[in-house]
Amino acid sequence: MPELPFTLDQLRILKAIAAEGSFKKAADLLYVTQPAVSLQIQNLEKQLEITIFDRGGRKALLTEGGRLLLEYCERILNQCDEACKAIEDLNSLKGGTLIIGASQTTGTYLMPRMIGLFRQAYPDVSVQLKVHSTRRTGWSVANGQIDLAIIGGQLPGDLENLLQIIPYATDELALVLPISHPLANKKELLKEDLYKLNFVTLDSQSTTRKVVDKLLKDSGLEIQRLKIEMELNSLEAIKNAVQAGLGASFVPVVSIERELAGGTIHKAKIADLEVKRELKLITNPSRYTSRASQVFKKNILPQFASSESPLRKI
Amino acid sequence: MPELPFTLDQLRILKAIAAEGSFKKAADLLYVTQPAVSLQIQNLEKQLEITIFDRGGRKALLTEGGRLLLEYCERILNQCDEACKAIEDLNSLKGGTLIIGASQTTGTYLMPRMIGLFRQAYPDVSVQLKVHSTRRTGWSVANGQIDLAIIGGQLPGDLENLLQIIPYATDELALVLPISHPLANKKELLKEDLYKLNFVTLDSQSTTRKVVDKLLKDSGLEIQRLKIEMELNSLEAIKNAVQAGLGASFVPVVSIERELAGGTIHKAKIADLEVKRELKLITNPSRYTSRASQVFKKNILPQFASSESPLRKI
DNA sequence: TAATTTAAATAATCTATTCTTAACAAGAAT
DNA sequence: ATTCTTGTTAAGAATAGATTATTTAAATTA
Repeated sequence: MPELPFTLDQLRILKAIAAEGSFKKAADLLYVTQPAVSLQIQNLEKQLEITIFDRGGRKALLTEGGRLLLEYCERILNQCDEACKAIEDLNSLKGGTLIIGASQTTGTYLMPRMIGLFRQAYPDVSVQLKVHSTRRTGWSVANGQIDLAIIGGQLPGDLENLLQIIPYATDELALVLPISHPLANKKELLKEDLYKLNFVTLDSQSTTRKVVDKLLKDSGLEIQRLKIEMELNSLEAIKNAVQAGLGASFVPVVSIERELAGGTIHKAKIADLEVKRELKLITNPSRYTSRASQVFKKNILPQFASSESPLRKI
Repeated sequence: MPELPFTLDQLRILKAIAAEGSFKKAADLLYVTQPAVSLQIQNLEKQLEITIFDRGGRKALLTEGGRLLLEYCERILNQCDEACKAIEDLNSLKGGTLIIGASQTTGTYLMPRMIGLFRQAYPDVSVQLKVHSTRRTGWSVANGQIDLAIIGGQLPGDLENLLQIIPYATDELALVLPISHPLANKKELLKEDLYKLNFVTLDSQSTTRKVVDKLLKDSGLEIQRLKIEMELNSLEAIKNAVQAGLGASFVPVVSIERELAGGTIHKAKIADLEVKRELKLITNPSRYTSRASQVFKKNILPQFASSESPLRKI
């Protein structure tokens, strides 16, 4: 190894002697014997080819070269201390960044609450929320751009082997109707009733839309017979459309808590149909897991997990 | 020794891996084996309780903590490099300061030329000239505020033992007369003639004045019989007074080179009297001698030293 | 999928630093 | 003078760090 002309220990000794004005006192300060101090300074002087201290006199005094070196020495040691503190802060979550991925729905209705909880506990960790498609989120977790993510859709096959996928919660997709709708009075609907409705849906690229279509088809419905009034690209827009009486829709229950409480929208029950999907937590097991990520997974996520999730069973 | 959490070598390794993206390449770069690199990074990670690199993948990638540490690492190593460069500059006289002491006369007439010569050779060394009394100059050399000095007077006894005193040059104190003065025509004067003159002298605290008085007294003259027209506090003022015909004076020959060349002042020869003093180089042998000081003593001073000075006999 | 290649981790040994103790030298204080 | 303090020197001991050789794991290739 091409040698450095000094070590941090030598700098520490230099600083101590300069501060104390004595080799002996510096040695006591650093809990070493005095010859050790002498030797290190001698090595330093040999390496740098300068005299650092004027011994002899009552006090060990710095020479010009010594003063010059001391200046750098203090700067270097300060930087070292700062580095230590920064790392400690990171370890104790007094710093650092947590990057979370989510789908549109989870990102809009679930994550804000979770992140709020986390930031309350660790206000010094900055959190970034990245809302993308399931596929893109998956890739981001795979290559480390995202620490962890909650997704509702299906991952591409190759990613499924690469990532750790943990069932997290059940997201019920509720059929909502305008409160004025005739069918809103019925206690329970049947699948058949869906053919009588006009639907307002997310556009067909959306994960949620695809999931709903698949679930309906799997339950035996002929989805091409469902009448689609219009396709919108945000859940909020859909909720507004439904409330305005323009049609019905399947939307995640988490997204309509306020509307249900306020009675501005009707959630219908279908006797012979349950439309729900599994939300999954995905992480990358082959990558370093930051402390912030660990804590989020251990302390925050379980509070919102369904009782069947492994996250609750620890 | 209360341990530091890392060493400069570890930081250098960290930087190399980060730059190369590989433990192996970093090892090659630093001319060590790969296990040495692995071990050092493992120690570093253990000490700091963080993971620094994501191994496993094609490349060794920094974690968040690693990136944080790397930032400090680069700053620290840069400071180290700068320190080395500054020390090297000092050693090669591309920096640093030389502090020279001198009496009024030497400081005015001799030092400017010497310092000029020195600065020509080493333009990056800054030179300070401190003109003080012999006594004060002596003390400054003793306590290290001045690297070396040329003095013409007598040092206090205690300093004579403490300092190294090297005969340096002979400073002739010439009797100067106005060119219009009657005695200026005489080829040679005698001591007796001095009683016929009106003198313009330095005031009595001045070293040069004291030296002249002592030398005259030692040669058998009754100095209280010498007529003193006025006392001034600078040689330049005295020279002007002499040139203006106000009287005669003993002044260092070095101070009247220009006037003699221009024929504006007359230098008299006294057959039975030589007024001269020894200029001495003083240094502090118990103190660190800077490179600049060494070089000044070895290369510059001899050019102006008298042939008897030890400085010329090396 | 198996085989080959490459990189990093691990283990055992050895070397080189860098401590410590002890003896010594030089100044300062008493 | 002698006593105390402080720094240097020298020799032995402890430790850290490097090396070689081997193993493990991932990635490329056939």
